[in-house]
Amino acid sequence: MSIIPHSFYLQNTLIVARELLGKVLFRRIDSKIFRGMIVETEAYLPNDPASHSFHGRTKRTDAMFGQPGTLYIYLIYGLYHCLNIVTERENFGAAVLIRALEDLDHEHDMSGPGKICKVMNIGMDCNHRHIFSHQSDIWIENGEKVSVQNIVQTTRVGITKATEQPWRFYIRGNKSVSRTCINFGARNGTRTHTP
DNA sequence: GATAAGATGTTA
DNA sequence: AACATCTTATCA
Repeated sequence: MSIIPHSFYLQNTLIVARELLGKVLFRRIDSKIFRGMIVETEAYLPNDPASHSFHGRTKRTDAMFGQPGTLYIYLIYGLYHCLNIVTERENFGAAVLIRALEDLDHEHDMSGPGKICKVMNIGMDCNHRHIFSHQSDIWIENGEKVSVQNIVQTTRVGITKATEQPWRFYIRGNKSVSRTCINFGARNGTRTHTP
């Protein structure tokens, strides 16, 4: 496997969100290495009321305006952390939220953004760090190519502001896609009930 | 299986 | 007061 180059994250945010599916997030903690295949993502853009960057660069969202490949970490509901990767050009204010991983070692449940950060011990100390260096203790490598017919594109999760956009991507049928997806759209892309 | 409530800290 | 969530409890 090879590490994803810096230039990958310079692309359009929706392209990055879609193409991150199937790639593998690595995290080293002491001598232990976690490996999780990305199975669900969401895109956040600067002119989107649901995006943290909507109100401009603040102390909280500073990392979201960093160079592409920067990590943006935030605390959600006072309890969990969420991991984002900055996209497009520096100072733009876009990012991809990593929503779910399939643990390639089958030891942990990372079927949700809060669960990923809990299992992989990703906290505010990772904010502003970069995802494109192999020397780091967090990086992404190429994984399996996901064919177009196995990618579902639909609305995001937990958004209460604005008109919601179909900016969530996940791998059809994957068992590690977050539970919220099951409740509002099903893992296979067909609704199980009306919300 | 589904649905509701509660936990918790920062600032949307 | 709201929030890019998760776990537990209580139905069925």
